[in-house]
Amino acid sequence: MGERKDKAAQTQAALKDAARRQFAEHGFLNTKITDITSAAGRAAGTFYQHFASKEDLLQALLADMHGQAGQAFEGDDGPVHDLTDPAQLREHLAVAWGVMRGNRAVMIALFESALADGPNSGALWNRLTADTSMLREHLEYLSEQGQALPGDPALIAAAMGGMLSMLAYALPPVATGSAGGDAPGYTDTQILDALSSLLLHGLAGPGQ
Amino acid sequence: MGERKDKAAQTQAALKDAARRQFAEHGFLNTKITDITSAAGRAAGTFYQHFASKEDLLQALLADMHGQAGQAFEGDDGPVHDLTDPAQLREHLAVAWGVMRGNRAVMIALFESALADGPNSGALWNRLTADTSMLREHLEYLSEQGQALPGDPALIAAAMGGMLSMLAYALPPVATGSAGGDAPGYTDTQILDALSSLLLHGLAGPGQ
DNA sequence: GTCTATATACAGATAGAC
DNA sequence: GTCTATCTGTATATAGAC
Repeated sequence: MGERKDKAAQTQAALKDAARRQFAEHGFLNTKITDITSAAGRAAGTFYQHFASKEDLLQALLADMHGQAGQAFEGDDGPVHDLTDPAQLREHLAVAWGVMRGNRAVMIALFESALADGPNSGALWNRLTADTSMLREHLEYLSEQGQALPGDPALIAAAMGGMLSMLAYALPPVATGSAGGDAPGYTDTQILDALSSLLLHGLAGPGQ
Repeated sequence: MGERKDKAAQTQAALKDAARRQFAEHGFLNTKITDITSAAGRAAGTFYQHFASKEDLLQALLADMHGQAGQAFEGDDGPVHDLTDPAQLREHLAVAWGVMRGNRAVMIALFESALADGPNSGALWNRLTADTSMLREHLEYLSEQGQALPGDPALIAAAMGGMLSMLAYALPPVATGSAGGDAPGYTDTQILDALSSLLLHGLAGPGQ
């Protein structure tokens, strides 16, 4: 790899890192190109040597995340999971939650970008289904096995994904001190326990 | 009421109507002040005689919605609902869903506005809790009655509200033809059936 | 490849005439 | 009260030097 190319790769990585930090702090729409270049210690014009636009950069971050998420799901047996099994449901939720929370900045950025496409573009629905495709496959498998589900697998997957992602967006990442309001400090364990239980047996509980 | 004041009230109403239409079509952030005034058949400068800013106008729309939502909840017995009862859970979800879908433009606008405050402002969490306060009260009542819930009432209420609102945002209002993607055409009945069932008994179903 | 400087475009908000 | 015209600020993207 030549020196020039190496230098360029370094700059590109610096821009992506800086973008993740800025998105995490200010959000996608509020982040200006110059915020990214400044945080990366580069000049404004350099940005366009690496990305065609802010949206283009976001797609690059998404690709990086997919690579990482693929690893998190390694060892997954495919759609043969039984989500009506407490341990398997919780494990699946834990992995999804981990990916979402570990990439909160990118998730939120994708979400803001979808919103910016307009309420009727379908972009938000596409995001939701893309992020829950694995969930949907598991549910379809259950359905084929004769398990009675609460509704259409794609709808249930979207509903579960919506619950998960809305919480991931709304809950600040850590204890942000006293910044901006009274957001609570639930632990990941509390959240996963609650969601697992709710999605497994609902409000009425297991008995009947 | 004088003529001048009457004329002003008329203009103000026209601006709010136009804003709702524009927000429904293009979203809150994408809508420019001049989009609103044009759609209302008024001049740009007139806007600021009635509202200090776009955010100020949004608050006015929120107030209008609260008035309407109050009527929808009329006859509600307060927090003594038993959400583990199928009919009562479904009824509660139906009212909430109806308000959200009937005011989709304002709901989405509030959501976009909260997002614009930044990911760590807590604005999104405040929105979520404000929109689910009634749900939380019902759950707290259940908890006091000795009903075992899946988790902290505020967290469960937020989770349920997140599921509901994300679907309300993501699903286009009607059949938008072939605009922008493959968004599905679930009916309100399908959605309410699925969510009621999921939240009442979860994925495992009622038996055990 | 990266930099500085700038062209282009547009949104929010105001001033003053009618 | 409403209008037209404009000021101000700011973001994206490009041009040309190093």
